[in-house]
Amino acid sequence: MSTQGRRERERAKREQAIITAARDLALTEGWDAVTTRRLAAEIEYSQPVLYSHFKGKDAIMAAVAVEGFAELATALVSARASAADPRQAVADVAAAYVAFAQQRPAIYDAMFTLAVDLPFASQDVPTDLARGFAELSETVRPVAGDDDLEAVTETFWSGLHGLVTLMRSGRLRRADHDRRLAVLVDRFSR
Amino acid sequence: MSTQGRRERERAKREQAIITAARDLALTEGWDAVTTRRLAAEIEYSQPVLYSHFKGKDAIMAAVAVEGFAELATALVSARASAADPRQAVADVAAAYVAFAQQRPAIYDAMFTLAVDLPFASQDVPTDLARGFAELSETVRPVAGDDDLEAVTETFWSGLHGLVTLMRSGRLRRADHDRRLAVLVDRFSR
DNA sequence: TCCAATTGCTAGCGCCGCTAGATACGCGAG
DNA sequence: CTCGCGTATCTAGCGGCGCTAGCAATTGGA
Repeated sequence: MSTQGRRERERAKREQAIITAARDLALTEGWDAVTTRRLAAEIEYSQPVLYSHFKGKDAIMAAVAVEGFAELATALVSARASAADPRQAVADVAAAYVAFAQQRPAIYDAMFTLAVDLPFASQDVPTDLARGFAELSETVRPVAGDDDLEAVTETFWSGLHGLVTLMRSGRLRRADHDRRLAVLVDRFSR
Repeated sequence: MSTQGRRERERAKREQAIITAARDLALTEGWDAVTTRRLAAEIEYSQPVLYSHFKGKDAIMAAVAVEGFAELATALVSARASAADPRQAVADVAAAYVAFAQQRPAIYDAMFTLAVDLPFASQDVPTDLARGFAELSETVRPVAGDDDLEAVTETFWSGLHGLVTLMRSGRLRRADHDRRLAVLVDRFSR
């Protein structure tokens, strides 16, 4: 049945269209603007079609988040690869992390703030998330000292996450961002 | 006119009742359960009454957050006051901060994650928020070294905030929390 | 050619935050 | 003491949300 194959391909294409539409809409107008009606209009299908692809709106957001994990991991890999030395790697990877969060705030939110029910213990989410975490881990390893590597990595990550979220919600003045980032990098790489 | 005074007192009382109802409901059932209809039922008034006290639901959440700032500041002050030495103070204040966030997650969210439009530049919010920040600052001062005190404080704060939020959204395993907190404290107090 | 299953649609449910317009109440003047 | 007015509060409803039941059209196999 070649027709069935075509059907499945078209279906997959439509599913990607939903994710892309959600992503674009979130990036340009924020997640509040991403409603099922609006998404349906965007892909030129009726609202219930969305529910034949995803369990609900949360699942759509989760799909956007999954794409985000892949992007972030790639950005971190490339940042570490081009760093001159271990200490510089920490600084570069931190900068890449923050840059990602600032350039795609809506996607960062979907990844780490909203969509709590992400399948963290199944399928492909762990793949890219773990890739990103592993990259962070390898970056931190040379400067971790005697401390447990995983704990240091997670704590460093938390520092980055805190800087990003507090700044974006207006709790930290944007102007001093570089100085704070420098402090964090310094405290974790000496 | 004594009657007018009584009226105003009753009005203030009702306003406090709204805030308390919102706070309690958020703590026990989460912010999703805090709807204007539910709040109105709780205080035994009709829905529009809420809007004669607050501009909207966000403003009610902001009021809850303001109370939270006061509580948090008090907790931090008491933690630092009872610490034996500067290094211990850092650990104790950090523990108090995290404990507050874990014991009142909904309020912590209102303070630092939701309700972005808090009047950070007016009235009494800065008072208690600044009190908390100042306490954090004084705690960090003895161990800040040559770095800019404000930057170090903000970065340390970000670390705490990141630990709290990532753990609460399931991104960090709860089991290793103490170890991560120890790493953070250590990196900021040596 | 006809049937059955799949696919997508229209319509609507119960909820949300918020508001317009009507009503009941209480104070001050005559 | 009564009356009129301003205020306080209510009922009812608007538009929009996520989601779903149930119908219509299309399609592939017997």
